[in-house]
Amino acid sequence: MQLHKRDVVDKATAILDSYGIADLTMRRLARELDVTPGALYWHFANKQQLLGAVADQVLRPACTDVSSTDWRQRIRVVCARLRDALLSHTDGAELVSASFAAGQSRSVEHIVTVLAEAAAEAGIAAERSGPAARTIVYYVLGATADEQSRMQLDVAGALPERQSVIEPSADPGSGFDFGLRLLVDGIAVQSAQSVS
Amino acid sequence: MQLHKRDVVDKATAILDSYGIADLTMRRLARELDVTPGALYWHFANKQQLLGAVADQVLRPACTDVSSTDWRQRIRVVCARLRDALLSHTDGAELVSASFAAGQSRSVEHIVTVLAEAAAEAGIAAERSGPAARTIVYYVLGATADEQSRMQLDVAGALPERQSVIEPSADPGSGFDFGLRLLVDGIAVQSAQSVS
DNA sequence: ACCTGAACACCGTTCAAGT
DNA sequence: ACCTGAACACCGTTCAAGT
Repeated sequence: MQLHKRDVVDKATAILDSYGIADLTMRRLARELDVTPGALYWHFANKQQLLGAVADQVLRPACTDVSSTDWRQRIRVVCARLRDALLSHTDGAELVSASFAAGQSRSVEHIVTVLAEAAAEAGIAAERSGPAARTIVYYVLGATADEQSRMQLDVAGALPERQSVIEPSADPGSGFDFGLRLLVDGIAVQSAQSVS
Repeated sequence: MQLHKRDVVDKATAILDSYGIADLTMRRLARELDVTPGALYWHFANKQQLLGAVADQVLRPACTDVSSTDWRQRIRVVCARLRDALLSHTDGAELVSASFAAGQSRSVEHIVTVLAEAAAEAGIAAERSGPAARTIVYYVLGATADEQSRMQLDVAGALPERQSVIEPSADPGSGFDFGLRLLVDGIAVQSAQSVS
């Protein structure tokens, strides 16, 4: 039967989840789809574009409409969803960061737009809402990539003995929320200044 | 004559500056040093460790002592220096991001420490000063990597025609300062709350 | 239109053996 | 101690040729 883009992206996501981004190669993907590597290049211009499609698949659950009247809450919900989506796949944060940097993920761009609208509604000047939105995304991607790589080293048993009883070693989710609060508060301050 | 770590790191930096991170391979580095690839593995455990050493070299100018009594100013100076150091080398931000993620750069860790001290002095609770510092670093690395990749696409002539006269297309430095201001203001708000 | 075969030009890493 | 030679097990991408 014919090879479709969806099959390719699905299989790529499966390899990602089971073996991580280092094993997500064009050759391996082709092998598991029982085609020749060259076949993939009929459907995708290059590896970056294919990874972009995988990133968009990963981010699908983070792209559902957010209906909250409060801009602070809207930022928090979108970022929590984004983080959840990234943590749901092995090396998810790394994959999406790379695709975002390469400009190959339409979904991240969508999320940036949503955040920019929230920033605008908060009172950030129009020409600053984009930078504010990107600042948030840099943070979420950086923090989540860091958290995820530590998690994965941890289950691999490569991290120094954590005293799991004595020192509960700070729930990473609360560290994430704190960093995000910094940004939300900063946006509130900037808006207050441009109003006055 | 003998091969020393310094020679290796210097040549690696030269390749980085001239051809970018994609061409900074162990084999090419060895070739330009007139040695066999295997020779590099006598001096470095693996490629990640070597890249970490290059990252530390890149960050040297950003690690000089900052003597400013004001914590806001100290954060601004350190981040400006960090950004300058990254922009001074082709793909500098990408290199340092990767080394930071892999935990292979002592210099970034040092910068995180300096930022954490500034946050503590601002009045952030001790257990939050680390997360606050890392939030800043995620931002600087993300924003600078983005800026740098756009710059490099630009000189390569791959970007859509910028109307260089009509729309001066927002000085990237000011976008950077704005994002940083968000974080500094957020830190000020958090400290004010923990005092009250 | 869609895919194979086969090649091109590479990678990082290891390790016995040499000096 | 420091490095070579040679191998192992791979990469991404292209493209004439087949169906």
